[in-house]
Amino acid sequence: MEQQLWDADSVYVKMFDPFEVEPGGAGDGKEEVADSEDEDMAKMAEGSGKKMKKKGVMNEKATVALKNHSLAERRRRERINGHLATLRGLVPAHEKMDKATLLAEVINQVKDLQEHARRVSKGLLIPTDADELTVEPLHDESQSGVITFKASLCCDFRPDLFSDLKQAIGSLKLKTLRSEISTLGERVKTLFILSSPINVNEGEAQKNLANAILQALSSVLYKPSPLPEYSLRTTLSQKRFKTSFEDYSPRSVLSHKRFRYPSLEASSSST
DNA sequence: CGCGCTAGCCATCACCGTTC
DNA sequence: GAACGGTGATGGCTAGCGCG
Repeated sequence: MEQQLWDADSVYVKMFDPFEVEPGGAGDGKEEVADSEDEDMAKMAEGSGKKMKKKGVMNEKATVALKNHSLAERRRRERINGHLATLRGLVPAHEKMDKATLLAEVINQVKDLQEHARRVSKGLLIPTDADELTVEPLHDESQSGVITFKASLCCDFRPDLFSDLKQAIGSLKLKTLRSEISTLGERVKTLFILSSPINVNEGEAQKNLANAILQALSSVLYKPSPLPEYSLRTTLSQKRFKTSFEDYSPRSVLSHKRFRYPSLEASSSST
């Protein structure tokens, strides 16, 4: 195969098929017809070609190299196209979508899925990596005169966790309206909706109750497990925890309390 | 450290199908 | 049939690696 064309600099060059018995012309397409066809062929595959000894051998080696290169490039294209075909199968419709449009479509869909996942996970009770204890008042208009709290606790699982929680909640003399538990690996997150059975004024009483809940649940959170393997994990998780009481009342300034608790050693010695 | 080899990326070209 | 866009093939280049 031999073709004639004009390159970018309007210099007449030849294109040739390297696999033909009689190759000819420049390989890089940027210079005029080479003086020696064999020499140029070898240069194409061997770079500078300074150490050419036997032109015939080099010619053969160059041909083999070119073949290998062509095969490798073909395999590369097949890999790329294979993955693109897989992507095409994941994108609804559009069989005739070109590569660029396909990639753009995939990007859009991945973004949509990420946003969707974010929205969905927002409403779920999913344990996080950090120990967390939150108490916040709920303002239910249908239950006037009753103070309601939402308390959530996130920590490592341990065998006596739920009995401790039951005991702690029970000690508060509050009514449990709802409770949810979710686990993820060895992490546990619990959610309690608690209400005070007695009719008290909001304000100071509300803060006192919230503090009582916070204290009760934190005693559960920082209680060391009698089992060594769970105790070790509890010790490690001490490094990352967050406790807070949040008052979302529109009437009051946000009261956000976040404090560190005594070390495990201190709490162990006190119990 | 220089050299040779290999794999992979990239630019360019040719070919093919579609559109007007 | 010319223009255009998409795609495969090809050659150049280079980073990385092993070897003497």
